[in-house]
Amino acid sequence: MSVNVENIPAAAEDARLVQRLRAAGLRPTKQRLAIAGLLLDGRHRHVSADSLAREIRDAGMQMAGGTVYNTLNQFTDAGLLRRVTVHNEHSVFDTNTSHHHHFYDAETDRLIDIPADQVLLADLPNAPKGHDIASVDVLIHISSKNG
Amino acid sequence: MSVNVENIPAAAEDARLVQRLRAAGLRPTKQRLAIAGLLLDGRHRHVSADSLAREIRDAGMQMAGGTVYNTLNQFTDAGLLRRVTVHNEHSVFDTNTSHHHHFYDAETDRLIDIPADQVLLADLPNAPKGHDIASVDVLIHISSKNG
DNA sequence: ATTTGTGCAAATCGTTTGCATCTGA
DNA sequence: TCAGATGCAAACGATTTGCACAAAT
Repeated sequence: MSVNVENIPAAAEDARLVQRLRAAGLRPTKQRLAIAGLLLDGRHRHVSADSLAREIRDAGMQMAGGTVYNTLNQFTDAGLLRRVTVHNEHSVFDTNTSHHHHFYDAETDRLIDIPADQVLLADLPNAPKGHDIASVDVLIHISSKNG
Repeated sequence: MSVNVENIPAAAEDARLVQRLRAAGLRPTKQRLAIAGLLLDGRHRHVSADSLAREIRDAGMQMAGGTVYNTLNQFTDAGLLRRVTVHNEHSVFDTNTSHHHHFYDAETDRLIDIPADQVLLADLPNAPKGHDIASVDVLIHISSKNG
């Protein structure tokens, strides 16, 4: 009996990612697949260019720093990731691209997702003349209780 | 009749600023007074280190770039200014230190204050275990209607 | 006189870019 | 083949820092 490639989870996952990248208009190159494998597995996570580069190295792969940045930007432009503005230190990318908000703990530089329906904006001001509201970001800063 | 220094507006303003800085625990040096004169006049404005440096030069004064940064940070630590996180390009400082939110127009990199009472957060999630909500920032991105 | 701040330049940090080389279609 | 990617290093822009000098108390 021959082995069907489709039955090998890793290969199946790979094929899925190839399609996902193609659908996003991105050529499925080795390094894009590597990053997609780490980030686009359905889990919701937050990464920085730096933390991702570390993760890639820890996985035994190697990639130029610039490529990590470029790939994150391409994924973001393609809508596969969302850039979250938290502070000015470094960019944070969110694998959860749906509408939601965040808790931010400055002590640990950690972000926690808040489903959009848990934050009810009862009253919003009108956008200034000639402008529309494009998006609303709510960032809730938290600190440990005996802070 | 002798001239009373207190009657000269500029001098009176200067005296007020000297006290303001002292109260904040900052020595009233020439350059801190210069920046305080520009920023702490009661008007609500948003400046970046760069725009402030330009403003200082345009006023005929001169100041080392590092001093502008250091002073903005000192003022912020002292509570005279508030740092607003809008994006990762550069820091924005707000002379309005009271609780409020912002519109942000990426096209012009302009911030507009929204009084706190115009944004009603009807429902907020509880902070994660062991944590308290420190502050809530609402940033509303706007774009021109014929975007 | 002492402490604190400033000026300036160099250093740092995150990120982007240019260009020769390589790779996927 | 050939457009499009990668690797690397240099370039960059914002911000911080180290140290000799100057000003505030």
